Amino acid sequence: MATKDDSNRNNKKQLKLNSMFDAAYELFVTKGVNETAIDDIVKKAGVAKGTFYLYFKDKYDITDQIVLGESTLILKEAMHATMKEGIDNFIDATIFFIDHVIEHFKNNKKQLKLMYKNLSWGLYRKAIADPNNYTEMRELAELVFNNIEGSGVKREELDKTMFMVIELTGSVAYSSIILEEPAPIDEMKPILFKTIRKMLG
Amino acid sequence: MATKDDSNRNNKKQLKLNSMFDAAYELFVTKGVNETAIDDIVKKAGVAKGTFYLYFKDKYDITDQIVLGESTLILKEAMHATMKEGIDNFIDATIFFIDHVIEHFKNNKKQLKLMYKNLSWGLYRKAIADPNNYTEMRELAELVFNNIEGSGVKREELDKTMFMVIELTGSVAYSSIILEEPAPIDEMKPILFKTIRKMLG
Amino acid sequence: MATKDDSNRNNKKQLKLNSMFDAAYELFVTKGVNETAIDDIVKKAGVAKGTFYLYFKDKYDITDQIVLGESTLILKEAMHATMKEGIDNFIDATIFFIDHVIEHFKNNKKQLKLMYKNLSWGLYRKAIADPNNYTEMRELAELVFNNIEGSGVKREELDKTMFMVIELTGSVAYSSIILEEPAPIDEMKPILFKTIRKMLG
Amino acid sequence: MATKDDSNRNNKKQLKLNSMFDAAYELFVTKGVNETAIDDIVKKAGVAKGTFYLYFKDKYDITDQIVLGESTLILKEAMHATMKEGIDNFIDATIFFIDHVIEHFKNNKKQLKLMYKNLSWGLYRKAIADPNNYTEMRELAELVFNNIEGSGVKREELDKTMFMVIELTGSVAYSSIILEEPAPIDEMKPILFKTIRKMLG
DNA sequence: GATGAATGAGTCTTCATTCAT
DNA sequence: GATGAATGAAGACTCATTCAT
Repeated sequence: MATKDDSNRNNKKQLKLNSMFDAAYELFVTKGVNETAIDDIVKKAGVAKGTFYLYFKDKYDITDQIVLGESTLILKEAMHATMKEGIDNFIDATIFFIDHVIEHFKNNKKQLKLMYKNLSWGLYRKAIADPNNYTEMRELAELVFNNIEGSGVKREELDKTMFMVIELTGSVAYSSIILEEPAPIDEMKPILFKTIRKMLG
Repeated sequence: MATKDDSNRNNKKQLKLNSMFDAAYELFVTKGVNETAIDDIVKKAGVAKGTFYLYFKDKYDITDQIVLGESTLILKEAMHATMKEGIDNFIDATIFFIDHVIEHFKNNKKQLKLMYKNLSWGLYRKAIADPNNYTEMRELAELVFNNIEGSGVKREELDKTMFMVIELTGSVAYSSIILEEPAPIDEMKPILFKTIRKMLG
Repeated sequence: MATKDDSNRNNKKQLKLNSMFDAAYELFVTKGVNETAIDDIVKKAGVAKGTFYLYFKDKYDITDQIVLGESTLILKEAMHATMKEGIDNFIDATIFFIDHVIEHFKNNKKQLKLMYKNLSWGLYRKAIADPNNYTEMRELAELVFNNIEGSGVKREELDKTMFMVIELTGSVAYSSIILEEPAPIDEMKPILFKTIRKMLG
Repeated sequence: MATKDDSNRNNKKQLKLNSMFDAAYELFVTKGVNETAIDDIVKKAGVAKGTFYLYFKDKYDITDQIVLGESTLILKEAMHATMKEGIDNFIDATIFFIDHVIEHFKNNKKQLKLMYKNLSWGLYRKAIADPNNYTEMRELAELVFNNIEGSGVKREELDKTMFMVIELTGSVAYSSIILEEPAPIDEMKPILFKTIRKMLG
């Protein structure tokens, strides 16, 4: 049985962990990952340096965890919104989903920067490999996008096409939101969506 | 009038410069930019450390120059090849051009890595701003791609669409050549090209 | 009277202690003392870090205890073997004894390394100071080597000479077994024994 | 041609180097190698930390150089003294030589500690491998000890026996000078020398 | 007795940049 | 212009030890 002592201790533990996550996130987003020293993180979090190494292998460990966690949140949120919308067409649902994510990043430019520079497919592959994790996400994805019929793309090409859709969206979102290049995101969106429709149509 | 001494001096200067460029390129490509110290560069180039700072502001200065120079070379080459092909249809020409670049990087994976991580639109913007520079490139581009009629995209949307084509190509090339994700480049190419045709059609 | 609870507790205590000894010995022998952190020991032993400090002052405390314990075992064993041999000549007995120890270390190179680097006369002095301890060993030594007549060395010089014999044996064994320097132990042995005979003769 | 500038610079370089050697030696001898941080060395030497790494790979690099350098000095000195003595008998010369070294260490206990803990045959092997180095030493050794006839040891066993003599001397010197164990060096010497005579006789 | 989270001083190492020559 | 010795701030990481529970 878990005693009151144990739970107290675990609470404290979680508190420390959270304060490190928060501090790191804040710093990564404002100064960038490379410009953030572990010293900065622990000072901001109010813990000792050793504590950091108690929980993380190095800076890239905490970076990965943060990026993965945040991106999961964003994706889940977008899926929930898409589901709630009750769109029964695959392409429309995809566009709605993408729009939702883009809108999120329009309001979180710094976060976008962090995600874009530090999120890799490899990271996702590793995360998904753990079956305990990500069951909810997989279930969600199935619910939202299972209606494959809506796409004109052949089944065997759909995965690769979806990969391209995602990569394209990422590139365009990053470039237009962060650099306003070649145009601000709101000018890019219609063309992006038109393109995506063509890709999936 | 330039004296013989002057030209000797200039030759020597150019020699030093070149040896630094060569050394840096070699190191960047093998070890990566971040893992290369300026010390490594000057040692390999056979010049003194101070000499580096005579010619470059810092490591990112020389990185930019190298990346820009190499990418210009690659693009020019691809344009020449496309021109020589004498394709009179815009989409076909674009596809041929892209294929040429992809093939180049298939044989130069390490270079692709370097370019992808260090080439930014900002860099190009700065470079193109100098009118002396890049006249040849602009002329080439005009010769190769001036036949806009071939595209079904509206004139006012063409720039943005081309931007997307380039971004998509970059993403897919990098991912499939370097990481073989989601599939090796040769499996991705047909779908990529089909997609580009849709985008421009 | 010792209750059953007491003995249970003592058993548990002894178990923890043993697992720490075993873990430390294993690690010292494979990685070396300096390269072994207390963290390694407790993890391997399956006890908490605090527990270590309940039983040992620091790493050198457990090192000393291990080294002393192991060396005592080895010496006792060699004495028993020598006794069993029933050699009635002091020099022959000594040589037999030394040979036994050398053979042991030939088969336990890593242990030899640990012992040689961490066994000091000071350690022995401290241990022997406790009269409770080492009575068995003293008795054994007397039984085995009491027949002093066999040596040509003057009584008052014998202790010092024996000290030299031991030091020489240690040096030579370590060097020739671990480093094969200046020659492998089997080449060194005849000369070592001839030398020892000269020293004691 | 070396300019005045060059030599000035080299002088300064040598000055820094020497101050590091001196500082390190002083600290190693007083606090021990393990207890000396590189920080201590550079602070004492009055140079920047980077300067240390300009000249040495790590602490063990400078340790090796110091130990090797000092030991070479001591040996050369002892050889010169032995030569000057004009002893024509191998054993007598050896004893004289060893006595000289022991006397040196009697007056430099801390140095003995440093040497004993950090001098290894491996170190010597590496140093002697460089032919430029150590020619003087080899020549000296030949001059001093070439008269092999004085020894009763068979030629093929002499090397190994000399190795033992050296190891024994080292062990006894260290133990009796530093720990006065089993007796002070002056009590040990006659017996040590008698033993060495037996070994070589 | 036992635990293990937390500590933070200590240590090594790198490297961009300067500047006297 | 060229050199390269010197710098020292900056950063990563370790680990013996403590102590509240």
